[in-house]
Amino acid sequence: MSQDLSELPTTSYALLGLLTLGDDLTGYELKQRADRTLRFYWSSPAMSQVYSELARLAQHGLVAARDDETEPVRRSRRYRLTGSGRQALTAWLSSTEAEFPTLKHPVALRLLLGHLIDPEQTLHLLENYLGQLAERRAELQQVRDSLGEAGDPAHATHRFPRLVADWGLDYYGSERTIVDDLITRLRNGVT
Amino acid sequence: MSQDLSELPTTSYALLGLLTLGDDLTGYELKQRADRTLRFYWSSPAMSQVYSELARLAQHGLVAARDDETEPVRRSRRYRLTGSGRQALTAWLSSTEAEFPTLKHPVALRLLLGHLIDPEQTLHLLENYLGQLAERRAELQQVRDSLGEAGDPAHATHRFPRLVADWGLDYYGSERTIVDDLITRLRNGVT
DNA sequence: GGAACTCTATTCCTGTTCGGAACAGTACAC
DNA sequence: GTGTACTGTTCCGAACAGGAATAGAGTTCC
Repeated sequence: MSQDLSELPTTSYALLGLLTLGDDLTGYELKQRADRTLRFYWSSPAMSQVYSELARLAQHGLVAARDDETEPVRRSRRYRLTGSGRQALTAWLSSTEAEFPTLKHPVALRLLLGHLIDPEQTLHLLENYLGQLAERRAELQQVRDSLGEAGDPAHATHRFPRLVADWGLDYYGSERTIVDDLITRLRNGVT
Repeated sequence: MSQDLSELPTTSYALLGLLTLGDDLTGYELKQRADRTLRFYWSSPAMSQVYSELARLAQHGLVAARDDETEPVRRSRRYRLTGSGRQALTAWLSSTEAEFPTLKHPVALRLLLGHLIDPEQTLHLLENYLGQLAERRAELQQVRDSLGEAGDPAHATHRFPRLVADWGLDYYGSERTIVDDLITRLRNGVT
């Protein structure tokens, strides 16, 4: 119930967002959901962070914990979004500006230091990256496929996840093209 | 002189890389250099982190500190890369695999939660992002311009920074195209 | 000449975030 | 029935970010 709104980091709201589907999840399940969707646009928070975040959100009354008593021995808590949780989330969405994306690109960083390494190794670096990229893209494509097609009324709720997934796929595609070109430039010895 | 190599986080090596140009810098200057170049591909470390990182690198003998004694009162330390620093950097580059890039995209995150916000606000979000993107791109273009043209022997050392800057520019360009398309899709009400 | 301001330079503190280890129960295969 | 994988949670330490505090040096400008 606390009204400390906008005091929370973005990750808190990302997790709240994952709970807007109405079901109640354990920390473990929430982490899985994050790995499945959030990971592509926002780094999936660490296990430990999911739990500490849930504890804090519960303290603020934005999620409600329910002890799973099916087994008395088994300690397992399920969390669901509360009314004020949903309210805090929409307030955050409409009242704050989105920051510019942050990119940590180890491949670009290494290419930047290309003068320190063997040219062959640089090429290997980029080709290896192309491989990883294809893998990632395939994973995201699977997610995208599960969201149904545009115009399908059965998946109308998936409209925005679909848009974002398409964004991600296009991004991976453009990254592929760019790296392909870089490899060509390097092979041709263009300085 | 310590041989704990590959025990350091990536940021340490990023900073070492910024010192490969041969000059010796203060923490402050190093942060400025990071803001100018590193920022586009790797989040520029916080001021505080630059200093603590330099202290650690000095402890490991990878950089050498020199007290600036021009003014006895003024405390100011300049750091330069040592031989073992350069060695550690090249060893890291050739012995470890590059991880996959990490993206934290607040705009994509908010679009994902589009069902919670007013459609007009979503459009505003994306258009605002286009503006920020254009700014960023212009900043990077300036950096790119300062690196000279391909084939120019005066800027042969800038070859790799140039490649990476072009990568960044292409990335910003593709991001613009994608967001333009998303805006069109949203306006046309395609689900 | 001094007041206000900006820039260089460093340190400290707090909070966020990540990754892994540890622990424990459950389910399934072999 | 024994290993092995999966579910579920907690704790710890390190990495990382951001801002406040401090302080001298240079510039502006009235």
